[in-house]
Amino acid sequence: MVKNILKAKAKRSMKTKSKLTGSSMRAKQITINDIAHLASVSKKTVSRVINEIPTVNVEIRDRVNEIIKKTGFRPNPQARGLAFRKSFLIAMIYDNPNATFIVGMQAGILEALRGSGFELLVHQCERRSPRFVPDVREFVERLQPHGVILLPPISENPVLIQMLHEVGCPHVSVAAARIESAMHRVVSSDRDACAEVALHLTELGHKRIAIIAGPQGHRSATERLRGFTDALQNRGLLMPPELIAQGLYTFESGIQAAEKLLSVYPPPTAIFATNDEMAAGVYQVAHRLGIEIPLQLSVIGYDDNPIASRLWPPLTTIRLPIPLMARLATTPLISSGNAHLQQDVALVTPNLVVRHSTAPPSSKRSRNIRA
Amino acid sequence: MVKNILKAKAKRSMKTKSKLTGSSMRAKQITINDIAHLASVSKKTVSRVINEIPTVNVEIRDRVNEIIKKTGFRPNPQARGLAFRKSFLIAMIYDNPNATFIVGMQAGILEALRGSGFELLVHQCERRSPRFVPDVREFVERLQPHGVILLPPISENPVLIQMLHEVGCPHVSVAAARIESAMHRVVSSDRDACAEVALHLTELGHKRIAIIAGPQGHRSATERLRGFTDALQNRGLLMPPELIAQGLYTFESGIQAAEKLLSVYPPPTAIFATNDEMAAGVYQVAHRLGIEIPLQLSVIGYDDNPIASRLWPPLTTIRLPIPLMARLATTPLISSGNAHLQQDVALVTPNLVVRHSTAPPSSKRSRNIRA
DNA sequence: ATGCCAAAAGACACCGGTGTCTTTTGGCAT
DNA sequence: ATGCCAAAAGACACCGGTGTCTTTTGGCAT
Repeated sequence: MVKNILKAKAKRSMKTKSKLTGSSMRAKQITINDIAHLASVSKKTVSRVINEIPTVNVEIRDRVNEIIKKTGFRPNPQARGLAFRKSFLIAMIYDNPNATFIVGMQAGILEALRGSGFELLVHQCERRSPRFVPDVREFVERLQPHGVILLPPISENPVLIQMLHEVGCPHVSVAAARIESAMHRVVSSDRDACAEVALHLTELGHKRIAIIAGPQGHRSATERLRGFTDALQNRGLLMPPELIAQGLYTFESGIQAAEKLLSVYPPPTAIFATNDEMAAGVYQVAHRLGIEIPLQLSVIGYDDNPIASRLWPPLTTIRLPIPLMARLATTPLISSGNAHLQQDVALVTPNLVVRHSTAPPSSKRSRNIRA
Repeated sequence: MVKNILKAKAKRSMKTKSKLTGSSMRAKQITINDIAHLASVSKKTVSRVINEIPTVNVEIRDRVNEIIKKTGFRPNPQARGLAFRKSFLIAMIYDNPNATFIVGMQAGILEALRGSGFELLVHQCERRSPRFVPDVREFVERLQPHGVILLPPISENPVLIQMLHEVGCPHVSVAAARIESAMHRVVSSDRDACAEVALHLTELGHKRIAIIAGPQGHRSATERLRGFTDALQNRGLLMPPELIAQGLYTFESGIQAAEKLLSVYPPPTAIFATNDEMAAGVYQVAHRLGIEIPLQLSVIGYDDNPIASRLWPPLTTIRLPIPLMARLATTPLISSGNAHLQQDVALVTPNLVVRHSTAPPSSKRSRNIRA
């Protein structure tokens, strides 16, 4: 009798197949009821086996497990989600041009999710669009993910975070600063990292140091600028305003900023570009002007984008511990119980990666630069 | 009476909230039954309104829609999926170090998915792992996505594709060649693009041209090598074996290949690196050896990775129409009806982007290189 | 043999939607 | 007034799981 059920199912499946394009048709799904019939137990007992509830007779457990394995049964995720009132979905929401960062975070989140039963949904948005927050809201309400991870810079947006609170969606902000309103945060101490940059340059003997800051409104931009200038000040170096250029974290803005900075007199002997894209812009301008890095100009970037090590000379930069950040961002969202409801902050330290774009300032450089 | 139901619900919601951490608790979900009560119609009628079934009285339709809007009701995706026997999930599966390509495809797929009701799941895998295919199988069986998009090089794996057929999962292969076994394919004519590269170099007057090929087993590698050598042959140029180097699409392998190629005598006047990472390796070696690009050596890459335009001089390369490829990959999976069951092939043409890394060969270069 | 009780298993309702079949509604010809 | 019929709406089962409460099982003390 049990066998007949399976046969009937197989037949139906065949019929469906032949009606359509054959091999490409999805086979009839095996359900918990089929397993229950085959094992001659109730579906509830199968459910217990699936969820590893201990109050199941070992013999029955083994029998059910064997049938599950033999039939290749997988619980339907929709049904499971519906019954559990839980979506088993984590979403990563971003609006960020830095592909390396996105893919790195994505890989790390997937790694942290492995075996947890959760899956990763991605959602790209446009923070400059007037429909930015409503669009994300629509996404969150429609998908009802179990939690969302916000990448910078949208992770800093108070309106977005407020909306997530309103719709009751757990979230974690990955940012360069403690975003107070966010439920959970992973914060990288960009400020400390930039102090390290200042230290490195002053120890090499640089006195006239320029910085290309990030776009206004980005917390990472203010943190990096602040960390750098404060550290210089602690060492008795004041940053003259003409050596502070405004950038947009883009290659082109790096070029413009570099052109501006290298035309002041006396020119800086070192430039700290607050991301690698802008540092690449500095390289470009230096090449055009015939300025040799690091002999005539030291350059430091931020991110350890692949570009950094491809440039010539390889760029000294700051590396974010992306896999760690990804793990820290994921954990509070999938931790069991109500632990995930407690606010938490995880701090993470970026590291200086010294390559070949920095050297002591050379006395001959002011001559050469005029050429 | 209708109002009482709502009030009761609100009360229950409040109670739940106060028991837990308050604001961070997810609010009680509004369901189709609530809407039905409020509108004094059956849930089936609400269902009809949601799904825009035309056989609904306009007055009722408007009334229901207004209540939906006012309450902010969203159909539960799990319930919807369960009832429709459809997951509304598309998965992008990849194992690829090229972050730009991944994020680009991802953005394009998300764009194509916008408004369709489908969402994007991402899954990274390791094609070298012995558990590669079983792992993907587990993923596909567990999530039961409506379709999957395979990025190269796993898009070429016949065992993987066979498995997807077995479990009945619709899929599209994005690759540099027509993968016969795949259900749908988006193929870029890398061969033609590389012929264009050959044309460009020969027209500049190069006769001694080297190539750094991609890793064995990658279809893109064989296609690019073939397209290039065939085109040279058509112009009467035979590629001597010592000018064909084996690379792995990595920066380091580009360095090694360049070292080898630049040590043969007479050295090549141009190197076609079959991706930008390897081209960056060529730049690195050229810098170390004091070889000037493009005066003494022309270099061409492939991908139009951001690196290409950041290098100095900016690298001439091939650009894949990634947004188009993403759209073409997405459409067959979400098209309605059984249209998506018909195999299809979409062809796409990459373009040569000429920048500043190529120039006519210079007679003085063989002198300089010996230095 | 009987009663008691904890462990194991099952019955049944439910999660929140859709499909299918039936019933209601109301305009029109007779 | 009555019958007919298409359009509109509803009843009910179902998708495939889990939660809760009840029933069954079987070992042990009496």
